[in-house]
Parts: sequence; C-alpha cells; structure tokens
Amino acid sequence: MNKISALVNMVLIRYYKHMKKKQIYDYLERLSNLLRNEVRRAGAEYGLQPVQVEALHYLSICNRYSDTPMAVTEYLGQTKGTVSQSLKVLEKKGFLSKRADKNDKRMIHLKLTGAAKKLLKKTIPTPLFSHACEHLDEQSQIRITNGLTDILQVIQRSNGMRSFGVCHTCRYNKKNKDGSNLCNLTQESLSQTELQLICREHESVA
Amino acid sequence: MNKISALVNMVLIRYYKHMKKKQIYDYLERLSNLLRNEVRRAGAEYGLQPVQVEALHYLSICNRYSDTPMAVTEYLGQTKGTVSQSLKVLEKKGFLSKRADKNDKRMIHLKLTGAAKKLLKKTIPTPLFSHACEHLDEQSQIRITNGLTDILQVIQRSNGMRSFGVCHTCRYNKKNKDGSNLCNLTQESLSQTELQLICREHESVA
DNA sequence: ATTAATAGTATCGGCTCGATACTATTAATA
DNA sequence: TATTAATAGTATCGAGCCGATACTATTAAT
Repeated sequence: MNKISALVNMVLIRYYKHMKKKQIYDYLERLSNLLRNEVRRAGAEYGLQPVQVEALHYLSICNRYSDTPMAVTEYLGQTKGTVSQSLKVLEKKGFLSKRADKNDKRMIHLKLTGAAKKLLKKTIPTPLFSHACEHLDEQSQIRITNGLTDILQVIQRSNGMRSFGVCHTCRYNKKNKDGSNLCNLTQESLSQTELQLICREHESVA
Repeated sequence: MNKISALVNMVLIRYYKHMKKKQIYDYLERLSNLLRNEVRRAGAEYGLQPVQVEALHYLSICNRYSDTPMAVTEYLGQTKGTVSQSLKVLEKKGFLSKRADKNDKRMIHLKLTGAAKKLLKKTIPTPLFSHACEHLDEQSQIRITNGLTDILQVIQRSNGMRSFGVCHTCRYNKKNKDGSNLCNLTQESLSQTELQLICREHESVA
C-alpha cells in the first residue's frame, strides 16, 4: 500500500511539474507573439520588417567586439546569408554604415546612424510593453527580471550557446583596484559605458 | 539645495526605472528569438512553418468556443486572410479538419487530427526550453510564472486586448455548490477538462 | 426591409529565410 | 613555407509569410 501511494505521489509530482513547465511555455509564447506583433507594427511606420528592427536594436546594445554581421547572425539565430541581406537593406535605407576592421580584413563593423538611434528611441521598448511595465510595481518588476534571468541563463548554458551578456557577469572581466576594467580576452581596457553593453564573447563566471 | 537634491533624486529614479524596463524588454526579446528559432527548427522536421506550429498549439489549448479561424487570428495577431491561408495548408497536410457550427452558419470549428496531437507532444514545449525548465528549481519556476502572469495581465488589460485566459480567472465563470461550473456568457455547464482551456471570451475578474 | 457587422475565402505583391555556391582573408598544419 | 582548413561576408534562388484588398455568405441592428 505504501508503495502504491508513493508511486501515485511520483506520478502527481511529475504531472504538476509538467503543468508548470507547460504554463511557463504558454505564457512565453503568448508574450513572444504580442511582442513580435508590436515590433512589426512599430517597424512598419518606418518601412522596416520586424527582423530589421531587431537587428538595429541589437546593434544599439552590443559592444565594439560584437557589431559585425556574424554576431548579428548568432544573436538572431538565422543564417548569415539572410542577415547579410537584411543588413544590405538597412544600409540602403540609411540606418547603418559599414567600415572595415583594422586588424582582420575579413570583418566589417556596423554603426548605427542618427536616424536609426532616433527610430529605436521611439519604438523600443514598444509602446504597449512600455506602458504595461510602468503599471507594474517595483516588486513585480524585480520578480520578472529575476525570473527571466534564471531561465535565460539555464537555456543558454545548457546549450553551449552564446550568452550575449555584459562584462559584469563575464569570466574574462578583470576589475582593477583603481576602478578601471580590463577584458582578459582582448587585453583591452573598457570604459564604464562599454561595461554595460552585451558581448558576443561573453562567458558566464563558472 | 534641498530642491536640487530632490530633483537629482527624481531624475535618478526615472533613470533606474527606465533601465529596469529596458532590461526586461531586452530579456524578453532575446527569449522570444530563442523560442521562435526553436519552433522553426522543430516545425521544419514536419515541413511546417513556425506560425503553423503555433496555430496548432493554440488549438490544443483553447476551448470549444475558441477553435475558430477568427480566434486563431486574434491570438496570433495577424490578419484573417493570412490565417485563413495557414489553416488551409494545415488542413491539406492532414493536421486539422473543419466542421460547420450548428447554430451560426458563418462559423467553422477546427479540430486537430491525431497526427497534429502527436506532433505537438513531440515539439511543444520545445526541447531546449523543456530541458532548461527541468534544471530550474521550484522557487525559480514559481518566480517566473508569477512574473509572466503579472506582465501578461497588465499588457492585455491596458489595451482592451483579449486575454485568452482560463475559466478559473474569468468573470463569467460561476461555481455551483455541487462543484460543477457554469459559464454565465453561454449558459452552458463546463467539464473539468474544459475549465483548464483558454477562451476567446475570457474577461478577468474586476 | 434595409443596412451594418461578422466570419471566412481568394488573390496579389513585397519580404523573409534557408540552402547553396562563391570570394577573400586568416589560422593551422605538415 | 606551401597547402589545407576555417572564418567572415556576399549573391542568388525558391518556398512560403503576411498584409492589403476585394469578395461571398450569414447574422444582427435599425
């Protein structure tokens, strides 16, 4: 009898676990749809597709090691051919400029124009989301931030995926005594502004 | 002097609020991308596009009032023409069947086939997400669920949007003394299974 | 009885996005 | 050092997404 009730318990626990997982997934998918539709709407006013707005947004939050077509490719999870096309359009429309890398002639760096920055300021975060966020109390905001951090970390860690995090959480980051910061990967010092940007080479502290 | 420091304080508070909002948005956008890419990958194995998988997924979690093309349209946030096309493809590929509504001859109901249910069982939640969720402790799962609930509620409420919730949180739901449930909108009694499905007519309790 | 609203379909064009094939440059290796 | 492999980026093609528009059929409103 004890064995049976233990078994029932196990099944129940598994069921509840599954339900919680399903619920988180369903919520995320719903949010994802709402977000994407908003980005589509916002971008449409400037003749841009959602994926193009997202590329611009990425370039506005990444550091100088991560502003290349390949980094955008990894962030958006598409193929480099696709991204190359999107970037071509964005350049033609005057939202970004390209310049070659000093050291590695294969690479180019992408730079947002004033028009792009203006566009992003107006559209990201999207109005609906922005409005909603302002109606959340401090406590809820913290809950959400923590929750999203948890899930993102696990997802990215469990898959050998690039994490695109900021220096503060990176194992290559070295804080000097005088307050300055050094990247142990590139051996370059980083400004305060730069420390807040996401990096393609980011690896979480073990 | 007091005035100045108060002003500085105000500016700082506004800045931190903005940063938190930006961070939540950035995280959500990143998660959204990861999710969409996974759905794309999963769907590709069956020759389906992401949006088609999402339509099937919606139909697997909605109740009998909400299994129409128009409801799918509202859930996915696209135009009805677009959705009509997607559904036609899904029907042709044997993932769903249509049947006319008894009362309203304009409406049709969509029903998933066995093949569709099998597909969903294998692909939703997506492998990567599923795996990640299992590596989260109970506490994190609750944090995330609560956080997402908060933000979804506010977003949907603040925009006169359909909330697509379950009966339990709906103002039309009436719990009888004998444990049975009635929908005050349709005046029909609802089974326990049905109570867990999302509804197009859902309105949160005031 | 007429008009308006709602559910759904059909068609078209611009765009996405993966697949493939290609060039140029740098890194690895024998 | 010569060869090979790996990496960054571009070009092109085709299947399919998606909004816009126009349409039919049915029900609701006046």
